[in-house]
Amino acid sequence: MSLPHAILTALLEKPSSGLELTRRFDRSIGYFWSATHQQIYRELGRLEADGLIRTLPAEQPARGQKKSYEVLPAGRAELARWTAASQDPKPLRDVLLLRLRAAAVVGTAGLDSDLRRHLDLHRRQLAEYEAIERRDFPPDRDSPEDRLRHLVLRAGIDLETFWTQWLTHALKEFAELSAAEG
Amino acid sequence: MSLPHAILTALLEKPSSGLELTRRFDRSIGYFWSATHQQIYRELGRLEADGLIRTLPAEQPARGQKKSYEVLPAGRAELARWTAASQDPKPLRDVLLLRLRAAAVVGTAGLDSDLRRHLDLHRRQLAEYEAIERRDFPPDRDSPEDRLRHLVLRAGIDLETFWTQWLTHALKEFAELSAAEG
DNA sequence: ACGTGTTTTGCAACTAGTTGCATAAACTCT
DNA sequence: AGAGTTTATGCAACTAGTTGCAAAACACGT
Repeated sequence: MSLPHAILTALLEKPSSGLELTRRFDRSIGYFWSATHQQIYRELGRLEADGLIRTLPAEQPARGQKKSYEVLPAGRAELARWTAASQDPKPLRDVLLLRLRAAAVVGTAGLDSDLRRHLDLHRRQLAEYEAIERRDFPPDRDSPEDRLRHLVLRAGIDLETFWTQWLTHALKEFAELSAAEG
Repeated sequence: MSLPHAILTALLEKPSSGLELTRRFDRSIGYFWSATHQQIYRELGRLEADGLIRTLPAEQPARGQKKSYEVLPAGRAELARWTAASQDPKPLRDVLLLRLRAAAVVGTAGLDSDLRRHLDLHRRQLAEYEAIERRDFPPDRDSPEDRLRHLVLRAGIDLETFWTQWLTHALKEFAELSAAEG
């Protein structure tokens, strides 16, 4: 149950319409909590029904017509409560690792091209994060908010770094294994 | 759609009953693809209906009575197909990072005790993985299967290492932030 | 004013995972 | 033999995320 809180966070940073939120979920917030526009609209409806957000008064609501939302005090309170509440980390769930484990049983045929593709994707993502870091977090800016956001970005950078290194290592192992077979 | 393939892998490693599978999902396989016993039983039923596995002939099936499964050739073929098929990596989805981002807006009050708790959990998991590595992967053993399985375990170790380091860093930031406030 | 494409919103159906509970057999203790 | 516990299997309802599709408004050229 995190999507509503992701939306509340995004709306507190800046009141937005569904489409604007969707765009922002494709960049910043979506880097660690992705959501489709369908999810977002559905959730906006629920949040409004629950009295946590409201449409900005300026516009009349109609289908196909831009409608912006802002967070109500109850929404901010709920987000603060959720943020502070203890939550267990979710166990890792990764298809690629599963495929490797399966490959130990049924063979590695055809796997390494996809490994290479993943390596490429992770390298791109890493480059994107690093560009954001250079752009948004120059050494001088360090308000508390900036430091927290930088910390989150840092996690993204380190995770992508891990994947690129691990995939590089995996590909090397693959090369050695197939060389050994002949 | 990875649970059936996780089960096929586990059953190829060793034919098992639902409960035995559940136990193994709590250890090895479950470290990167967790599943409850309910999920497993449901999926075993589907796999059998699809002709990918069958109950070992020895035992007659009855509720509350042990029933072991083995993989049929069609199941092995399906697993090989799935392993080789290209799949996109899933975008990261992490509640803790989201909470940190929210904290940048609503404040960090109450968060750091949970950060400490997570750090502890990740340290334990790391220690567990390292113990498995010492036990199951001594330097001499390196059949192709062992090397692949070791690679997977290595990913687990490196990920847990990342989290412990990142959380340690995050806690330091928190300390500095609250010191700055007074 | 009219068709065509784009923006913005949204519903409905589907898939996968989670939670709660049930039922039967087997074992254990008296 | 009977009561209570553990083992093993499983159904049903719920929750969250995904996929497919479409309607209403708007924008633009003709």
